[in-house]
Amino acid sequence: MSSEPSQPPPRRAPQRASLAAVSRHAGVSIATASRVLNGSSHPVADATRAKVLAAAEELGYSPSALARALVTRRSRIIGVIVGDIVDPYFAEITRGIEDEGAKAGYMTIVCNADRRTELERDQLSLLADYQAEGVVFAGSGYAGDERGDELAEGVARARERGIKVLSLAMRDFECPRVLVDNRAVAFDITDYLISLGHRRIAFIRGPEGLHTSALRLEGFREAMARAELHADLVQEGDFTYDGGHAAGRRMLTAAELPDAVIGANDEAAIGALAALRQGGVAVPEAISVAGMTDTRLARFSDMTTVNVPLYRFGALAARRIIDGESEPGAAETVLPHRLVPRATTRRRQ
Amino acid sequence: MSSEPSQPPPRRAPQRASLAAVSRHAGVSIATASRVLNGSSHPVADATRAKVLAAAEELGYSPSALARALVTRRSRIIGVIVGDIVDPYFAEITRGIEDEGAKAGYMTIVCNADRRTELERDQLSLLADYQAEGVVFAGSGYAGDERGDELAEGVARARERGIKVLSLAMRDFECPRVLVDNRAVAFDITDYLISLGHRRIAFIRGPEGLHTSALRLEGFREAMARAELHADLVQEGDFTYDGGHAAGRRMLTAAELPDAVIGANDEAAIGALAALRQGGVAVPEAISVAGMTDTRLARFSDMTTVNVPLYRFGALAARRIIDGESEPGAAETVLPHRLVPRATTRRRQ
DNA sequence: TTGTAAGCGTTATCAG
DNA sequence: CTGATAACGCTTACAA
Repeated sequence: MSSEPSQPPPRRAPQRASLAAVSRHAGVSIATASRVLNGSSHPVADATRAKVLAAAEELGYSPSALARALVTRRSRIIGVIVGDIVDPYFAEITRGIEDEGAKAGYMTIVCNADRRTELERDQLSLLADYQAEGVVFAGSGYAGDERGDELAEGVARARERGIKVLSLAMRDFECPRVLVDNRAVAFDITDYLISLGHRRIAFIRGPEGLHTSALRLEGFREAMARAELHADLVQEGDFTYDGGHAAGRRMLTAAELPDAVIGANDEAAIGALAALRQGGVAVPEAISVAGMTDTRLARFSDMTTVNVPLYRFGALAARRIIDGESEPGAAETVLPHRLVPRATTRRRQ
Repeated sequence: MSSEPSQPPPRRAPQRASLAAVSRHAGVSIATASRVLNGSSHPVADATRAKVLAAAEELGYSPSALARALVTRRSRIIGVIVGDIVDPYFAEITRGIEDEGAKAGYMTIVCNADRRTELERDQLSLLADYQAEGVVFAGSGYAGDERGDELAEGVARARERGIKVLSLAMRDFECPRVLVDNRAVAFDITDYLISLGHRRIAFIRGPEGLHTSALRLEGFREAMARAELHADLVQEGDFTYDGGHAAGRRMLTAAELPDAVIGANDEAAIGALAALRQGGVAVPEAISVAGMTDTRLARFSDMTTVNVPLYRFGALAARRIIDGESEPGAAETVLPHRLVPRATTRRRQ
């Protein structure tokens, strides 16, 4: 033993056991090992099968998803591009995608685009590099977006490469969609408040340019118009708590409080709700407040809102990708929304 | 043109341009093309370089991350295993990981484990199959977990394969950690309430068995003991709004209300807060309420809490993985927490 | 400075 | 039923 080198060999990390290792260990060809280890329908003798299984077990073999994806051209990866994963709106959607994906052995890559179109484009091409089988755009697009063309181009290329692209809101590029009728969402909550006897209804809008903002504002206006009410109490907003809070404070300083306030999303509505209450205004006694989307925030605040099935958005999108549906089919799926009356609204005395 | 076949050829999708295609197009070898297209330091003539670049541009070439990962053994993938991405606790952490990762060109794969150890194990091996460079366990582990050994084994194997494993809370397997001193977190908020003159302080605990729950409960007890107060008002809880709400309701039916209530996390505290207010108890006038973690929920409720730097947890963990630090170094990083007094607590009259 | 060729770990085709 | 072997798209010694 004195002939052994004094330096232990710089042994590399044990690496993962490869298919080659398993086949060697089992005394069969690599092809045979592959056949038993990936539920191939190709016939294999029971005895051989057993040997391979035993070898795989012993070596702790687990196939390389990377290598497999490379050759099969199926990565089992779904990409989702969100504005901000911390926003419960996107988190709910993501959860839907992940759950549905996981059932089918898919991994979900989440990309934050910070609500910026150019980042969405970057994320999309990154996902394409990883050969994602599908990419879900969770957020809405902007009207007259300068970067819109670039994105549309990227989407077109991705699709050419066989990547399924879906969106969960209005988008300026061609692709199947899963969404709600946002105009109807806003119409319904507005109509509900009107039915409660409110006349002067304020609306805190979403970010400038966002399609969803525009649609919801339209829905509000339509409902008001139909009741022959003025839809002139429209406040700036940006879907954030702070934006809603600021809007609420502006209302406090106005000559006259509105009868009711609608936020273009829950977060803005909750911000306004907080501002009003902090300003000494009783909700719902003096003024009603309602939001849209029905995130957990709304529930926690016991706030009236409209339920939008975000989780189902995600789950459905994932399913479409996994099933590999033909692109043109079912271009647009409109899911039902639902009014959720809670404690921040009441009939006007 | 009548000689054209009536059936258009079933042309396959255009596929992505490969390096081979680029090299062919540029009239150079694959190796040369590779060298210019991945910032290799290997010298290449400027003229050649230009040709390759032009070809790549023209063909819209983008390297296959899969193929590259396979050969370099660097996937540029970070995995994060969370209990539930909808929980803002995990969402914040995930955002930190993603932002830091994206800066370095990394993708983040998010896995929901539904807070169950066996799922964590499954997710871990899936991530290993994708050759994730690192895996972050965002949540805490359970004391006396039956599946604990299995997980520990999986972690050990993953590490053998060169995967960096980190955790952001107490865990029963060996790995570097980034966390706060949860005992101190609970101690500090309790101490603060005591300093405000509260004596009968209730504590809504976290889920049974979770290390974080235990540590926070200990911190509460220590602070109470040090002030020679009874720490006997401990309510069941599970880190959820509903759990906190139920605890709040139980307090309402008790003979005497406590002076203050501490939730083992923000969500539970907010649930209790809601229950108390719904029960007609004025907060903070009649009773103080505080939480821990400082998620956005706490801010929206203007609730006193303790800030835990979740985003930094994620960012730091990601950085460690990207930098590929040697495993044993910096076994545990304890980040500072910070008391955040807000509107749900006040000095006892 | 450029090219050849050997992998990385699979799957899949085609003979035996 | 089993086994070579050619891809998949890329990096990287090693040669020239």
